Parts: sequence; C-alpha cells; structure tokens
Amino acid sequence: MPRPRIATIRDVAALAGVAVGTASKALNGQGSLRAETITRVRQAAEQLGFVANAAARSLQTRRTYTVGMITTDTIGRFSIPMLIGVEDALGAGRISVLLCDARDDPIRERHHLEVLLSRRVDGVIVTGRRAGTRPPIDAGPGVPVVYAFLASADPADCSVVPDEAGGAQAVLDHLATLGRRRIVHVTGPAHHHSARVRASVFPDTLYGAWSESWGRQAAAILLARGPDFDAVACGNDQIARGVTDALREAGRRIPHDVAVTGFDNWDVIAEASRPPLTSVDMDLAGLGRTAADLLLQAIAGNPATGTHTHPAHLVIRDSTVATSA
Amino acid sequence: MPRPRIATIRDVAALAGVAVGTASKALNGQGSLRAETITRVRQAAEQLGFVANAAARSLQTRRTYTVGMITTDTIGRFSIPMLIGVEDALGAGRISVLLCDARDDPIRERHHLEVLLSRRVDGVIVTGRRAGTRPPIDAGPGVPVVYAFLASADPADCSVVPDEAGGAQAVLDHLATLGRRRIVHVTGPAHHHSARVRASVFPDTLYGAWSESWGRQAAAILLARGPDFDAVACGNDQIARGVTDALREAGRRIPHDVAVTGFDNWDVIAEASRPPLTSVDMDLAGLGRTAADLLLQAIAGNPATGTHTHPAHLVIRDSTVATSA
DNA sequence: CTCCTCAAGGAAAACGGTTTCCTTGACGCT
DNA sequence: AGCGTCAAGGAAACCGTTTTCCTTGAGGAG
Repeated sequence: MPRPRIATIRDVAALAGVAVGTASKALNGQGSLRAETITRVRQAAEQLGFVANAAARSLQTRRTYTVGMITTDTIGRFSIPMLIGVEDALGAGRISVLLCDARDDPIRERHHLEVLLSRRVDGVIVTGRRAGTRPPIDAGPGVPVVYAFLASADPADCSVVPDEAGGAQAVLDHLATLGRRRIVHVTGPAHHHSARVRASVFPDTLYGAWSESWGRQAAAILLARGPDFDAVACGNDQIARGVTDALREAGRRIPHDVAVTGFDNWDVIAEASRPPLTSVDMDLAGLGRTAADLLLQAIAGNPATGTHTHPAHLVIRDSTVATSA
Repeated sequence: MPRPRIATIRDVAALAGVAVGTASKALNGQGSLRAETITRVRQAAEQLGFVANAAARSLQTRRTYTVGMITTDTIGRFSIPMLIGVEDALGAGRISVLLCDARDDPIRERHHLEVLLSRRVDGVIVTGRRAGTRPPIDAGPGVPVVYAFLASADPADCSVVPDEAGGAQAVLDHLATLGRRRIVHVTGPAHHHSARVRASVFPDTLYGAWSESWGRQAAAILLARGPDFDAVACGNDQIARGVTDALREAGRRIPHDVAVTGFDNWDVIAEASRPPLTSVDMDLAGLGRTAADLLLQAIAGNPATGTHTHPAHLVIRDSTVATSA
C-alpha cells in the first residue's frame, strides 16, 4: 500500500491554488484575505481531511496547549474527581492533559518532570496525598506550577487545598445545632496529616486506621467506656460505616440515640450505610477546576501565589437527621 | 527580568565548539565521533540544563512518543486500574499518555479524537463500559487503535476484554467443589451487558441493580422463597455485601449455611464485608498492560487483530471458605 | 495623469531539532 | 610518491507550521 501520506498545509495550499502562508492565514483567520479565498482554502482543507500538525505549530508559537499532571502518590480515588475537574476546566480552553503517575518515587517523579519539560508543557499541576506539604518541584523558569490537594512546602508557591478543618468545624456545628453535647471523634492514624487536621476541632479523639474494621472496633471501645456519648464524628466514611454497623448491632438507634458522621462523602460508602451517612464533601472536582483555572491565569501571565483554601460542605443524610419517612 | 531563554541545541553546540549536527549526534549516540567530543558536548548540555524540544524532534522523526487514551463513559473506578496498567507498560517505553474523557458524548469524543490526531499521537487506546461493544472510532490510516475493556463492534479491530464468563464459571466451579448445589445468582440490571454475560453460566438469576440495597432486598426475597439455597453468587461486590449483611442478620451463617461470592474484587468492599468476600478479580491493570503492549506492537508495525480475552481469577476469602482461625 | 494608500496575497525566514551528504586529514598499502 | 579507505565532523536540507515583510495592482485624491 502506498500509505496515503497525511495531508499537510502545502497540499491544502496547492489544491486551493494559493501560497502556504495564505492558506495558513485563511485557516486561522489572520491577515486580510478575500472571503472567497478563505472559503476556497477551507473547502480544500475539508476535502483533504487536513488537521494541522500540533508539533509544527507549537514550534512556531511557543505554546503547546498541554499541561502535565503529576500525581505523586499513586493515582487513586482522590485523584479522579480532581482529574475530572481539571479536565473540565482545561478542556474548555482546548488544552490537553498529560498524566504522570510518580508512585511516590522521587526518581520516577524527576523522570516524569523531565519528559514534561521536554514537551514544553504550558504548565504543571502537582497532586498527591499523605503529608501536609511536599517539597516544591523544580520546573525551571517560565513553567507555572499549581499544587492541588497537597500544598507546596514553599508558601510562595501556588497551592489549592481542601478546607479540612472547615469541614470538621461544619460537622461540629451541625451536631451542636442538633443538641449533641458528648461528641467523640474517631479517625485514622495519628501520624496522618489529614487525621490530625480534622481532629483539631474535636475535644475527644480516638486514633486508629482508615478502615471499617477500626470503626467497629472503636464503637466497641466507646460502648465499653460507657454510654455517655450522643454523637460520633468520624474521620472518613469507612470508619463511620463501621461505627454505625457496630452501634446498630449493639442496639443503639441512629440517629436517635447516637448521631454519626463521615468525611469524604464517598457515595458508595455513605449512601449504602444504614442509615446513609451525613458526610463532608471536599468538592474535589471543584478544587481541580480551581487549580486548573489558577494555572490558566498563571500561563496567561497573572500568576497567583500562596495557599488557597477550597471550601468543603456538609451533605446531610439520615445518620444525623432522620427523614420524616 | 530578561527571562534566561531556554537552551537550544545551538547553545550547546556553541559552548562545546562544534556544529549543531555534531551536537545532535553526540547527544543521541549517532554517527561516528571521538569519545572526547561526545563527553564535551554532553557536559555542555548538562551545564546549560539542555532538554531537547520534543516538538522539534517529532517533526523530524515522525514519532511523538505519545498515545491518547479515550474513556467513552466518564473516567471512573474501572478506568483507574487500567490506566495504571497502561501507564506502566508505556512508561517503560518512555511514552506519555494523553487522557481524554468523552463522558458518553459523541461530539466530545469526536473533538478529543481530532485533538489527538492533530497531535499526531502514535496510537490510541479506547476504553469504556456499559454495552457489549461500541462503534469503532475513525482514527484514519496509520494510527493504530486498541479497545480495552469494551470491544469494538468491528471484529477485525484489536480489542482486549476481561473474561467475565470465565470468571463466573470459576465461581460456579469453586462453589461446586465446595459441594454447593442450590446456587442462586443475584446481579444488576438485565439490560446491562456484563450482568447478562456473568449470569449466563448460572441456572437461576435475579436481576436488579448494582447496589447493596438491592443485595439486601434480594436476600429477603430468597429467604421468603424458602431455605433451599446454599450459595449466592453475586454480580458484583456491592450486591454481595448487601446479601451477606441481610443473611447474617437473618441468622444464616456464612459460609457455613450459605456461601456468598462477589465480582470485581473491589478491595474496599470485599475486604470490609463480614466475612470478607470471595470475589472475581478481572485483573484490570493486567488488561491495561496487555492493551498497551498490543498497541506498542501495532506501532512497531505488527498490528494484532480480533478480540483478545484477558483471564480473570478468583480470590478466595472467608465468605466461601472459613479460615481455621 | 500622477501619486498615495491600501487590500490581497506571495516569498521567505523563522522555530529547534535530525539526517544526509560532503569535506578534510590521517593512515596504510603498493 | 601516489592512491584508496576511513574516521571525524561540518554544511545544509528538511520536517510543517506561522509570521513578517515585500510586491502588486486597483482605487481615490489632487
């Protein structure tokens, strides 16, 4: 097969009977051309199925309309909503996303970064979990970076993080409004940054693991400790689900006897619980969108600095407020 | 600030005192050069922090070392492991992934495809869920496409799909080996392709939804129908969890009285169940790796055709075989 | 009838690499 | 001494666009 070589702008120009420069102008609406010429060129392009070579274009324009997204820990449940938000915000500007998974390996991260730089991405979004901050990456001059979810250790960098403390406070306020006074917080490992931040607003905290079985265990501990609690605010939805299961099976009515709340608003867990869980939604998609918007701003020459906090909100379900049904 | 222009190969050549062509050869190990010259050039590159411009390079070599990944339905739980597998297989070949989320919208899909073509990607991986097959995408000549998870409607295209029927059969065999004879299958909506395929090996099926609450409902139905069942094979892990919860609460011992199995091996659900669920693992990461490998083959000039089936395997936990503990 | 202006479009220089082809010496052989 | 061979590296073409600058001819003003 002669492999029908992919059409270039030269082919288009030849077919339309103009010079390549003219064809380029016609396709991009630059310069001053007769309307008839423009349509002639456009038709020729259409006919040949011409699609401009992005590499050639970006060589000239020094813009790639590409951003890199590096997830430092493995890409997982939290990255997805953010990714969707990022895609959403960037897609509108016809910008594509190069996804890199560094898997918590600095070597891999360095490698990915180098690839991104060689591709001359217009910007980089760095995301990840675990610790409270992370060492900034060195993208060199002229390549803006926005950190999402996990802030850069350099406060001058631009970061967007969820308002975890605010979310926890919203839980506390909600429970207080419901008249709950004896509130216990059950959360993940004490060395985990999110656990500590979320716990900071609660007077009484049990640290453990991020799992349902720890939730069940914690409930047992609480029951053994005595019946003097009327609300359990949990560090994530899995713990909350474990707590509700164990309390329910011990005869406690939720929310009548004890109100329970989760964190993350992970629908699969929160909605399947009995009763469904009131939970904090960190709006990760919105956070991703915000990060992408800030990156676009920076690319356009208006870099933002500092750590921005993205609001979380409470989603109220039956585990704190029984529906009249 | 004078913005220290990013170094080009010309700068490197000048610093090393050679011609640009020579610099290129030194950096890529082409042509015949003295060892001393090569190190001199490499040092110059190092010193300037030179990173070759990928756009310029691909213009010449007609390779972009980029593949596009289009998820037709929104990128979700199933895409992630595949994405990781793909990244894994491609990363070894220093190939980057452009991620596109078409959100089940043909217009969006067409748009993304056009972007990918303009970027002259070396190949495309298409993934998605829902139906059994999907209309092939038109990537034009010379751009290989591999369909992952969801096969192309054109049997001549290259697709990789999980062996759902095989997984279901493995469940059936496992239960049979354990001596279970009265097996009921509880699964998702009948119009869902995966539900029907997985159900195909079972004699007795209840269709419903992919949720825990349907699982609980189904268990109630079974209990009402009579006690003549000794195993419930479920269409996914959520249903299985609902079933185990309801059966346990009704006093049935699992696995002693009734064995229960899930499907998908979604750790968060399967391991948190009481008891933990025996489940079918479709090895999505492996599937993604296979798809990527096939794509690499195709890019190298050895395209594979037809629909390939990727084996699933059973992960056995306490919901069918109680541990001696 | 000149001269100027201006719209329309062509020619060519970038952009930053890779690759082909050519030149130059040095060397070995007769 | 003359010739061919070969290693080393330079010069320039090329990849496919965009953009700048230049040319041309037509129309309007004086």
